[in-house]
Amino acid sequence: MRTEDKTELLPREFFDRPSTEVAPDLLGCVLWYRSPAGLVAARLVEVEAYRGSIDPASHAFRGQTGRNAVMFGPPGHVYVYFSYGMHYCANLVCEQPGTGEAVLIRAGAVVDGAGLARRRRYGLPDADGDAAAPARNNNARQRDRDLARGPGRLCQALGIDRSLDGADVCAPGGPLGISPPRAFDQPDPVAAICTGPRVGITRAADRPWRFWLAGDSHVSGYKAIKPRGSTPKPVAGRETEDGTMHR
DNA sequence: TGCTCGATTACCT
DNA sequence: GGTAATCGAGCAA
Repeated sequence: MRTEDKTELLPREFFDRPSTEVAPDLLGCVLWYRSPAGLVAARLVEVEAYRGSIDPASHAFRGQTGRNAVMFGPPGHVYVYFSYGMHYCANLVCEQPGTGEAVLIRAGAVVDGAGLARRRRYGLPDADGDAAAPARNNNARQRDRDLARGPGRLCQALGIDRSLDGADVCAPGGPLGISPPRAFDQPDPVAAICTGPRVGITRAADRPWRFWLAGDSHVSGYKAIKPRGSTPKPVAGRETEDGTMHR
């Protein structure tokens, strides 16, 4: 029996809420993608809510375009965009069509298909343990922690790219899905959810719409945005000393 | 049409 | 801790 056949999916109603409500509820859930190469699944440990037309940091803030059209569609679909010329980032669309709300998947812990994920991320042979290459395994523990630590890394580990833009995670039998923690025998995350400012944005950077599992080593580190170019502006309150995690 | 910058990451010092 | 890589979206002219 294939994994998605036996795996319970989150219902579409789950996503038919404001992204700030959906985001913390996604922690501990398992996002999985079965590509032709195989299945990789990751337990979500860090997410960010983007509130569409009322959120200056959201891609949807300026209205619908060709790139972000999926964000304005029905909930339960995936919006995938290309970032910094080299990374893909995945969002789950929330709320009613037209609102542009979404939750960015920032980090996860690979719970299934780790061999394939390692191959995608590091080009390593598909062998758990890989005893024939001790030199490569010196940092194996950190490497496994970093498999899906960060939005670009998570997409790379799962094999998610723009071809999946618009995919429905609520459709039974589809290649992409998201399941409640119990479907993958994952621990209940309810007791330890933290919130703080979102990562790497310049607008609305103060809104505490980032959610993560406290103490989880797979959470990506917080980085305040840095000015680009050769003429950095004088620093004036860009940093956040707000108790977010520093690892 | 051309320019700027970004919901990032890996690598170098 | 600093920065290069890399390219598409969005904006200005």
